[in-house]
Amino acid sequence: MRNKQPTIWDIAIKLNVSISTVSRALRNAPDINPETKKAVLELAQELDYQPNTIATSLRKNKTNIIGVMVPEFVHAYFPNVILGIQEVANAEDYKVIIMQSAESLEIEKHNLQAMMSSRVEGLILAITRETNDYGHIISAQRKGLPIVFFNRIVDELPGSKVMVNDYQGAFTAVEHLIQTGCRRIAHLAGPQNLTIGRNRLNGYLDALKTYQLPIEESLIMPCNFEEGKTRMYTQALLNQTNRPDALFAVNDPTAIEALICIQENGMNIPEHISLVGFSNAPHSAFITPPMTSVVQPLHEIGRHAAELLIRQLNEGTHFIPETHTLDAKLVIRKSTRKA
Amino acid sequence: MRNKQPTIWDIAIKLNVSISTVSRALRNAPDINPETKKAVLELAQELDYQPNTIATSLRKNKTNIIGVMVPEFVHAYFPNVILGIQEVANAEDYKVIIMQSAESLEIEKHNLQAMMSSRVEGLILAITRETNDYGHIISAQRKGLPIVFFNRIVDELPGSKVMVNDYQGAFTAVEHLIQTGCRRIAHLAGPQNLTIGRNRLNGYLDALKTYQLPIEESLIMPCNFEEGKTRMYTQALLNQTNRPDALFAVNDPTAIEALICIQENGMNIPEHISLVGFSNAPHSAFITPPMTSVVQPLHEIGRHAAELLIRQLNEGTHFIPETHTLDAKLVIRKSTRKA
DNA sequence: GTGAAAGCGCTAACAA
DNA sequence: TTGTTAGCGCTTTCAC
Repeated sequence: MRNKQPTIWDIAIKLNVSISTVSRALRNAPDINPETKKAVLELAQELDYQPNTIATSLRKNKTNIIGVMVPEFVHAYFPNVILGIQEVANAEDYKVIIMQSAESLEIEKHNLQAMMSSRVEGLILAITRETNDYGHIISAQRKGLPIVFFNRIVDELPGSKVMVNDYQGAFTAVEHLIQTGCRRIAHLAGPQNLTIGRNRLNGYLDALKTYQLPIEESLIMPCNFEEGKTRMYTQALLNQTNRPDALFAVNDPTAIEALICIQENGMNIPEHISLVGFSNAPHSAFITPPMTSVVQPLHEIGRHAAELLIRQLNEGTHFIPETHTLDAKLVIRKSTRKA
Repeated sequence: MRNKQPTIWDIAIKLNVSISTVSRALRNAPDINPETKKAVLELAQELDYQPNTIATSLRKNKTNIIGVMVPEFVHAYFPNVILGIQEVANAEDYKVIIMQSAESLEIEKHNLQAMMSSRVEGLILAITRETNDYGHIISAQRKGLPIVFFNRIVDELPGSKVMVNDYQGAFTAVEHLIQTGCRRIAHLAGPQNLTIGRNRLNGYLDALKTYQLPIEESLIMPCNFEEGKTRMYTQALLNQTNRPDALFAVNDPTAIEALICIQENGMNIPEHISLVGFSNAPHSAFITPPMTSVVQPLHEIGRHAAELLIRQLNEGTHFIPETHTLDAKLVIRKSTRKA
C-alpha cells in the first residue's frame, strides 16, 4: 500500500515519549499532560498523520463499518435510500460500504462472504429478485451478523425490516381519482405472488368499496410488470364500450406504457382519462403530462434502516427486531383532474 | 464486532498442526502436504471459516481496496460509471468502496481523510462543483495515493484522467440537425468557464462552419445550467421574427426545459422545431417526444478509470499517467426529423 | 513439509 | 502522568 504513512511510532521517537503516550494524546484520553498532548497533536498535524484504521479495527475487534447490499443502483430508488442510510450512519460515526448484487444470487452470496471477511458490523440488505434460497443469509445471521431488510422483504427471515405501506398508497391514489370525479377506475395490476402486487390491488379494491363504487373484474388487468402486456391490456380497456375514465397503475413504468398507448389512441390525459402511477420513477415529473404518482419516502426508508441497525448494534442481544412500515405519499401532478 | 469468528488458530488446534501450516493450506502455498491441506480445507469449510481481511491487510500492508468518490449518485450518471468501475475492479480482485461528497468541499475533504485512514490503494475521483482549492488532493497525491479523475477534470492536477469528447459529441449532434434539413440552429449554451461549456459550444460552431452555415450571435443563448434562464431564452428565440428551426442544448435538463416552453407555445417537435439534448438523462427516452440526445459511454468511463488506476497500482512509480478521451454517441429518437 | 517466532500499527491493562 | 508489555489474526522468514 503505497508510501509509508507516519505511525504513532514515528511521532513517539521524535518527541522522545512512548507510543502509548502518543496513542493517549491522539485519542484524548484523560490521563495526559496537556503539554505533551499539545506537542503530539502538533507533530501529528505537521506530519499529516492519519491513524491506521486497519490496525485499530484489528486491535479493538470493531470496524465501525456498516454494509449495504442492493440489487442495483442505476435507478433512483436505491441510491436515494442509501443517501438516507449514509446520513444516519455518518452521524453515528459508522462508515458505509456499498455492494450491489446485480440481481444475481451468486453475486449476492459472494458479496456476503466479502462483507463477512471485512468484518462489517451489520448489514442493510435488499435481496435480489431471484433469491429464493436463504441459506447464506441465515448462516450469516447465525454467526451474529445483524441484518436489516428493506424493499424486498422475506417474512420468514428474522431481523428488522423497513417497508412501505403499499396498501395505503394505493388506497390514497384511488381515493384521489374518485374525489376528482372518476367513476370507472381500472387497475393495471402487478404480479399477485408478490406482496406489493397484492397490497396495491387490495388498496384499490378497498378504496372502491369505501366509496361504494362497483368492482368490475374486467377493469383489473394482470400486467405483471411485463412490458408488452401493459400496452395490450390498456388497449383492451380503451376498446371497451364503456371505457374507464381512470387508470391506476401498479408502478410508474407500467403507467408510462399505458400513457403512450392512450396518447396513440388520440386521447388526452386527464380530460379523457386520468392516470396515476406508483413508486415515482424520477422521470414521472417530466413526461407530458407530468404524472400524478404515489411516491415512497426513500430517504426515510434509509434512515429507518440505519437507525434500526445501529440500535441493534448498540443494544446487542437485548435488541428485539422491529418492522417499520412507512406511509407513501400521493404527489398530484397533471395526469389527474383538479378536485 | 459480534460473535467470535473462527480463526486459523482454531483450525490449528483442532488439527494439531501449527498456525503457519493452516495459513499455508488456506493460501495454497507450494510446500504443503496434500493430506494436511485437505484436512485444513475441510475443517475450514465445516467451521465456515472466513479469513479476517483486516489482519491480512495489516500484515501485508495492502488492502486491495479502491476508493471511489463522486459528488452524488442520485442521477443515473455516476451509478453507471461505478458499475463499470466495479466490473473491472472485481475482476482484478479489488474491492470498491464508494463515498459521495454531496457537492460539498468540506465533505470531500473529510471523506478523503477517511479513505486515507482506511488505506485505500488508490482513488477514482469526481470532485465537487465547488472544489476550487486542491490542497487536500495534492497532499494525498504527495503521500503516494494514485488518483484517477473523471467527469470533473482539473487540468492542473497530475494523474490519469478519463473524459468524454464533448466537442465531437456536439459536432455530431449539430451535424445531424443539418443533415435532417435544419438551417437556423440555435444553441442553448452552458457556462463558458467550464470546459464542457466551451467544448460543446465549439463543436456547435465548427459544425456550422463545416457545413457553411452562418454563425449568428443571436442564436447562442447563455443558459448556463440555470433553471429559469433556459425558459426565458427559449422564449426569446421563439419570438424572433426569423425563428430557429432547431435547438441544440448543452445538456438534457436544459433541453427538457426548452421542450416544455416550445410545447407551451403550441409548437410541435420536430415539425416546427427540432431539439437535441446532451448527456442522456435517463428519462430523455421517456418524454414526449422521446428526445434525440448525445449519450456518454458511462460504463466505459468507469472501466477506463479502473483500468488506469489498477495499471498504476501494478506498475508503481514507473507508471506515467494517461488521459483517455472517449467519444460520445448520438442517439436519434423522435425530437429530430428523419434524414 | 512443518513449526517457531517476529511483527504489521494500534490499544489497554498493568506497573512504575 | 508515563512507560512496558501483550496481543488482535495473519503472513513470512528461518530453522529443522
